Amino acid sequence: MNNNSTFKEKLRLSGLRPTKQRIEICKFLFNRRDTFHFTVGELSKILRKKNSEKISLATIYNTVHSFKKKGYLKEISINSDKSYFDTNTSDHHHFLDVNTNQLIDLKNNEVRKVSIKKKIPGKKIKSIEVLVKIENDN
Amino acid sequence: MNNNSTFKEKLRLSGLRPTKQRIEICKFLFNRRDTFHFTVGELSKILRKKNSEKISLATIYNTVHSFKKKGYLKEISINSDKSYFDTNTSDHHHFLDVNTNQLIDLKNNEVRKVSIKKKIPGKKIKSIEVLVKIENDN
DNA sequence: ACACTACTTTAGAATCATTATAAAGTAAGT
DNA sequence: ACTTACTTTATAATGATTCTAAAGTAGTGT
Repeated sequence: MNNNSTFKEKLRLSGLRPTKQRIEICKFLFNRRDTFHFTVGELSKILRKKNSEKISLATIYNTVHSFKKKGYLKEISINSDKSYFDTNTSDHHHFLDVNTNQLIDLKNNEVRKVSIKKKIPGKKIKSIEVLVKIENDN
Repeated sequence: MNNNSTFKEKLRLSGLRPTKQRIEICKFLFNRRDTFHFTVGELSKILRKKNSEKISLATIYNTVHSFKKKGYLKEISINSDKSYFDTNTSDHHHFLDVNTNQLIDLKNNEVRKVSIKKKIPGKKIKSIEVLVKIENDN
């Protein structure tokens, strides 16, 4: 995803109507080179400052969930009262700095391939997520 | 931890007064061979059925947090609106069955050692948690 | 046993993220 | 333009967790 008309097209192709709210959110989330980690609350605050017209919190929740369902966002499993999302939907892992609560991407080649030796009958592996908690090195 | 007097002693040694609520909770959580995964809400319901005298929800929250702080329980990082705890405090990982929402322990020798190639200056690794999501194998 | 203090338990209120509701707005097709 | 289905929105509802502050209890010293 890159510019307004591309966003419109992408949204339409995904079966999502290209509303101005969705396009605003796309522009903010996907016009960037680096990955971006956020909670819905944070995203809402940032967009409120950035934009003249306010997008309601409910819409941001709806949109983030739609985007996740369509595969444009990934939800990150850390233990928290809030849900974290990631604009990097590729197969990758995370550092979580427990002192600052900051998330940092770990590229796939920075973690040696995790191999699982156990099998559960009738089940297949859907994803493997590695969370590396780091702390100040005193 | 094994029986009542051992629990009392352990609690005292940890700097926690051996109240009857804490001993009840110890008995339920730690008198078992297999690991047990639970949320505070679930634990509360089970104890309410099991025991004659009710333990208040606030106490169960307090106790679970104390036990976690003392290292008798581990909190599991899955993305959920609830917090999951594990009686297995050893270094190990988890399967999460996304169809049933069930957690299954993965022994350490069932996952090939995860090696992290990236370093963050001034930070050290505190823990490495692997969550393997599994689903029905249709 | 008694008294004192610090730690615990408790019910209920408060908080906070998230989801539901239902009314008003808007995109897309006819 | 008209209609329909999808969206947005403010607000209410929900549900897990934490807070509060009053009553209870363990541990210590007398």
